[in-house]
Amino acid sequence: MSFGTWTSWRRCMSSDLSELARRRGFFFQSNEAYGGVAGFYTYGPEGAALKRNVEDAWRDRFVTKEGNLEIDAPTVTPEAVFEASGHLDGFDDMLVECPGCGESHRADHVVEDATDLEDAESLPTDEVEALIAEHELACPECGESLVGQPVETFNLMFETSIGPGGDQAGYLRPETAQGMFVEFPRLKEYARNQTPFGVAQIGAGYRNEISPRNALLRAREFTMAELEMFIDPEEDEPDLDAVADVTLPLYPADAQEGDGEEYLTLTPTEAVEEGVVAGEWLAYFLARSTAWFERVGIDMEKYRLRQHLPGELAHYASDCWDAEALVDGDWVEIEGIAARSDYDLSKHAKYGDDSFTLFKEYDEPVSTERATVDPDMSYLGPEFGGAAGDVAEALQALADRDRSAFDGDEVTVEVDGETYTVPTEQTGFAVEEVTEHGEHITPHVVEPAFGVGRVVYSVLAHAHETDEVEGEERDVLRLPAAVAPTFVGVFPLTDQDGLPETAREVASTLRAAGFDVTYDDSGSIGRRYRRQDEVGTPYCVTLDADPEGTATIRERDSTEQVRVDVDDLVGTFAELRAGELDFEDLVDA
RNA sequence: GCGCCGUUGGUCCAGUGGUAGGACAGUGGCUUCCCAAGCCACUAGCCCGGGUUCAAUUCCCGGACGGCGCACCA
Repeated sequence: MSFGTWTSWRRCMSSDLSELARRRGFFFQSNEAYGGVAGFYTYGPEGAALKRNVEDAWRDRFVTKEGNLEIDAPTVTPEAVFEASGHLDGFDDMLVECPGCGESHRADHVVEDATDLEDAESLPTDEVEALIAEHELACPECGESLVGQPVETFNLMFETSIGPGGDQAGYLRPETAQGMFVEFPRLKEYARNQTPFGVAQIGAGYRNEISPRNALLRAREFTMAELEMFIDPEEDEPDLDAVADVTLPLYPADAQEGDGEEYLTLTPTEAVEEGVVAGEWLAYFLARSTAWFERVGIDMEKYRLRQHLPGELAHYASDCWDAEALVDGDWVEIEGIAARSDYDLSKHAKYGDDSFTLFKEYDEPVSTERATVDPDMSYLGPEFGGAAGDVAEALQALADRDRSAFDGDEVTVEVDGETYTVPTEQTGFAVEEVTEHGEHITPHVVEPAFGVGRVVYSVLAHAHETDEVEGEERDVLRLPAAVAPTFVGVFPLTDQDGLPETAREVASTLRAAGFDVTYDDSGSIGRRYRRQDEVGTPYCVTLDADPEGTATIRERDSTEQVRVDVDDLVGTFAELRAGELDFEDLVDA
């Protein structure tokens, strides 16, 4: 598929979506009465409802329908967790500012580009400063020398202190993922030690962004919806058949490094077979995500799956694809699907106290012979003195390596260049049978991680259109019924003939049936339709006096109307909401 | 963090060294009207701090916030 017409999309993207968002209560800058702080947004009534619907749709798809487990972990997290996860180092950027042109550069990148070093990021700042001086490095922009310029670090995590003493450092989590990794020892018990199992979490994450931009697209506090799928990479396979009908617009790394924009449109199975996507689980979630995005209102013409370039991968990822939406002319990451291998669990196993492995029982116990030694230390001690312990270790190593060395009367081992000879009978050599019933494995993790605010914003941007209806311009949000804040607006045509009372009754009947309903009797009927169009309400129903007992349903996108019995409203809307009935068919009937 | 530009009712804008005006939206009324109709009335605003000045929304400096570019961006 070609995406050659970005510029035309740029043109039709509304530049005043944030104006509509403010005016109609989707989202707006927080704390404006106090001047506001960049990067923080409040969802208004419409936005909070839309966001909740997106989250509910996510939960339905990635938790309920997948049979996964949802948890709710704290946002404040002790420092040790991020030492283990790598965020204390990995989220720490080193910047150096050019004294000539004022440009800021990643100091570690400047050093890496000019030297053989590949991991300057892990060095302390004074060493990076020293390297800049040693190699007399200059600004990549203007050529001015960077020698003597201070290298500043800042960590993108919000720091806080825990408790009255303030002596325990904590951080606001930069991702919800660590909560699921840290609690793995309990979660695996809950999952009865069986893979695959997924743990999901929807919640806020915090990043002290240098430069928050573009409304909800880069905020300092934002909601994430993350799923950690714990799998045994040797055995567990996803149900690719279930997503066989999804086609993936793939933009692999090698295509990005080439000239044009070459997209591959493949099914998940094809993507795996052709080696484009490295792994069935990645392909599975690419497909599940793509179908889900379409359901919540992402325009598939402005959607792609982009593979991370090798240098772009996060510290924990072995492969990663971003789901991207074209918004305001730019591609925005709305989800990252990362293969995190066993990185996180292994790190927590190393730094933490609990067990981050699973015991996998073999189908059949496996018996193996193992050579062991049990040296007679009452012989080795007097004979070899202080070297006796090392000799004993060397004997075990030799037994593992070459048990035939114990065939003769004497065994010879070398320790620190000295040769020691031990009578075989003093080594306690034996070959014994060991039965293994299973093994401890560290599950691998495949992580689909969604930025909820980015999804909400992209859905709004893709839904927003300016229409012309009978010569009048009309702002409309073509939100899918699945996420629209309000499902139906109920209006009396006039405020006479008892119509307001009837309409209020209809509204409360619909509410009782579980619909999100807005009642409105103010202004002209057209004005009320436009209000609902602007907040994306898919249906309106108008009560009039004639003929009695009927109402008119009006559909947002076509503005077509159809008359139904008042008594049928609940049933009709239920079918429309469930997708069992198309409005067009209702009109034709 | 740097550079450029900006900040005036809820929203979008005009304007001024003597504290402001429009449009749209909103509310009430008339109209009883199926796609932002009309009429009347009402509500509601100069981002913050400092400086210059008799007087600052206006000029100057700084800050905050926003937009764009650079840089950064699991």
